[in-house]
Amino acid sequence: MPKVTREHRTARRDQIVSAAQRCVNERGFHKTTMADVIRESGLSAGAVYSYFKSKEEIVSAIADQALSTIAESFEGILATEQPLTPLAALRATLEHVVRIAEQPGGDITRVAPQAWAEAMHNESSLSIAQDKYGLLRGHFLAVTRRAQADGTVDPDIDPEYIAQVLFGLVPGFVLQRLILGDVTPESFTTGLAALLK
Amino acid sequence: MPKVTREHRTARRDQIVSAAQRCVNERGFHKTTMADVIRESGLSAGAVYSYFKSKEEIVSAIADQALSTIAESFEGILATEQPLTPLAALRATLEHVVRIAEQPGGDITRVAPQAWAEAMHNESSLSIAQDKYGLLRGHFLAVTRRAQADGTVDPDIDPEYIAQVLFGLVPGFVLQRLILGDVTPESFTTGLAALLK
Amino acid sequence: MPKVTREHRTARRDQIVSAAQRCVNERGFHKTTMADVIRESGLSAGAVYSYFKSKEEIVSAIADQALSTIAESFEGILATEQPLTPLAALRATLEHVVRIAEQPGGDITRVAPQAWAEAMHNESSLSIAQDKYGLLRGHFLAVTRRAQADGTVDPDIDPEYIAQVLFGLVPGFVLQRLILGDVTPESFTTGLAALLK
Amino acid sequence: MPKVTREHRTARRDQIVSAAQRCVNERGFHKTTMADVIRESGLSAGAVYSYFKSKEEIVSAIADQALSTIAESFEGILATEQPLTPLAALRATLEHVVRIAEQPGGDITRVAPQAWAEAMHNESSLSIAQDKYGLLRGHFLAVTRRAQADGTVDPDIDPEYIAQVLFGLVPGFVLQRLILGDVTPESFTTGLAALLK
DNA sequence: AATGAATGAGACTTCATTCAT
DNA sequence: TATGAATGAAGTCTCATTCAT
Repeated sequence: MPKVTREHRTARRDQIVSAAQRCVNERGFHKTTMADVIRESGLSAGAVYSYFKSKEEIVSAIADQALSTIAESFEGILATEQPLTPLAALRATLEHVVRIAEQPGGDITRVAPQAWAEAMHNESSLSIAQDKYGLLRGHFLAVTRRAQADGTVDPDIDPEYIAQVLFGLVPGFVLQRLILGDVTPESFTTGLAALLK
Repeated sequence: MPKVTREHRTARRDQIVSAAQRCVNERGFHKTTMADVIRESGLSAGAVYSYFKSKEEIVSAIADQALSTIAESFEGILATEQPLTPLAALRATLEHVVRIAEQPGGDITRVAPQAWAEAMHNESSLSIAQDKYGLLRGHFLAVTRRAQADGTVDPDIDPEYIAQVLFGLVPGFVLQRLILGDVTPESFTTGLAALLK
Repeated sequence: MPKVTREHRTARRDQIVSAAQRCVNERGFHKTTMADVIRESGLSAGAVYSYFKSKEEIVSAIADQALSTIAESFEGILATEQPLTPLAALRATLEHVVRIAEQPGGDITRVAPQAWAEAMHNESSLSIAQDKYGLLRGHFLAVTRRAQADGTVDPDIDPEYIAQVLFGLVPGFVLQRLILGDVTPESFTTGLAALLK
Repeated sequence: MPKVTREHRTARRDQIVSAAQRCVNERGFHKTTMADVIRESGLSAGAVYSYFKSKEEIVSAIADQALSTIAESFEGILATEQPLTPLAALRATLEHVVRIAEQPGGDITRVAPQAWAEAMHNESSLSIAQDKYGLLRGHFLAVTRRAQADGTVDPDIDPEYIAQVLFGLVPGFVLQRLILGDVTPESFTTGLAALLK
């Protein structure tokens, strides 16, 4: 019986966050009004506010979800394709990015730049971003260490530095895809491989 | 007399954009109100509105300026340090980024994620971003072509792909620096060099 | 069985009014929300609404109870200490006021000014106030008449006028105690006695 | 030129406070909405909010004005009718109360109970009430001291106590007039005189 | 009878923009 | 031409009340 309530709450929260995400995808965080979210969610104002204390809390929840998606995907990647070269890990990640971007219902990756912007002036969004990106970079770090153990990568270099680069390529890819629109996991990893000589 | 007026207009516009940029750095695009900009610029509401038709125009001007800074720097880089390896070009760019970020008056690079976010839902910001980033990537493309001519880089790979990667590393660095705060041009290029074997 | 139900209803109503009174004491009539009352009463929203048709009805019940307290006390005063001089009646009343004000659970007299304010714009609260205060003033009138019969007070003056003054001193005392905080039954009656020469 | 602005500001503030007072007289503090005040003042929402930061600030301004009126009147009373017996001072005060209550535009004294209620749960209103009522009671204290010097009043009694009683009769009169509606300065002072033997 | 999630009207407040002076 | 007071649409959020379960 408490379980029903708990599940119900979670379902409702998801319903609201999804609705909000749809709005944000179309209009952006700040042009999305609570009226939009309320209408889109199919709930009443009061109901929405009983699940989230403020618009800001909804925004955080969206940012959280958006930033989580990529990091979470990594679990699958690491589990299924071990041992992974750094380049392969990056490629798998970018392919995952494209896969979720192309899901029906709108390109969710468009929310990412807004979450980044939010993090610049919103403590709670910054924390979320730090957590999620710390996690994701940690995954690249693990891959790097394994590669160093393998001898695939120079073991004398601080693996953190290498993880910084690998991780950094992800937003570099996402942003370029959203703004210039002409990058693919293929082109990107090919370019990187070429640089690697 | 027309010249004086022209210069005067330009000076005033700069005065307003600078004021607005200071506000945006502190509060973000959307929490910055016209009242903030008006106060910070030391002008009157009427005066500000005689130079910019709307808040959106000011936002675009800031985004323009913020996104220009890095691309513009490239002219100097290409001019003074030729011939440049791709890695050296990237390093020079990142060092330039850090230099402007550390200028007194606040880290201007904090505006970049906001400009990216804006581009997601604002045609004119998107155009600006496409132009500026097209330009910047073009510079990396030039560097790449030269390196391919040199034989430093595999000439069989589409240089666009390589430029995508080099360019992509810039926002990857900026964002990581702003959110996780632990990357330096040194660490980043060291990491990349290590990957390059 | 009907009696049990009746008692049960009364107990529940009291439970709600007490809870509401605690809230009102802390926050005032208008900042007290039904959610506060519901939480404080330990009942459900539906339960509360089955005992009171509206918030206004609860407010009236509190006002009623608050204004009744003093008037009711008079019964005891008149019964036990006859014959009473007007000054002694006033003193006994003020002492009663202080006694209930100092009861644990918060100073109930703080509700009085709110009931007065409510009476200014709420017919039903006005009626209650008129009833209760008519009653209280009536008690002072009775005391006055007895004093006039005794010869203690000038019998040629309309006793209503004297009752007006005696009664008027009660809110004058309560308000002064709540706002300026430095009156006591002792100081007040001493002052009045001095005026009486 | 600054003077014009200053006067203009004051005039606008008065315009708003007067409008708000008319609303509060009709509907009470809490049923008065900002929309009411805005409509009644003939200004726009933005204009009203440029003179007062919040509804609460307007409420305080009304309370301030309402509580000031009586205390201020005293200056005139003390100046014109010296030396005053305590009874005469009280009578002059009550007559002043009735005079302002009967001014066209609604009985302003109806605001007093609301200001008292507000003071129970609003620090700033409490301060105002303490100030204004401290002042008024101070006037009664001065009158008392003079009477004690004259020998009209027993000089051995703490004049503060007597001032408490004289002052207390004012809200006692106001409230009774508003709720029971049958007191006059005549009846009240006659009653008090009779008590005084 | 009891519950408490849901409702939705309406409250307060902000802020981009205009225009009389 | 410059000013800054004024505008008012629109935004966020609250809360008395209801009703399906």
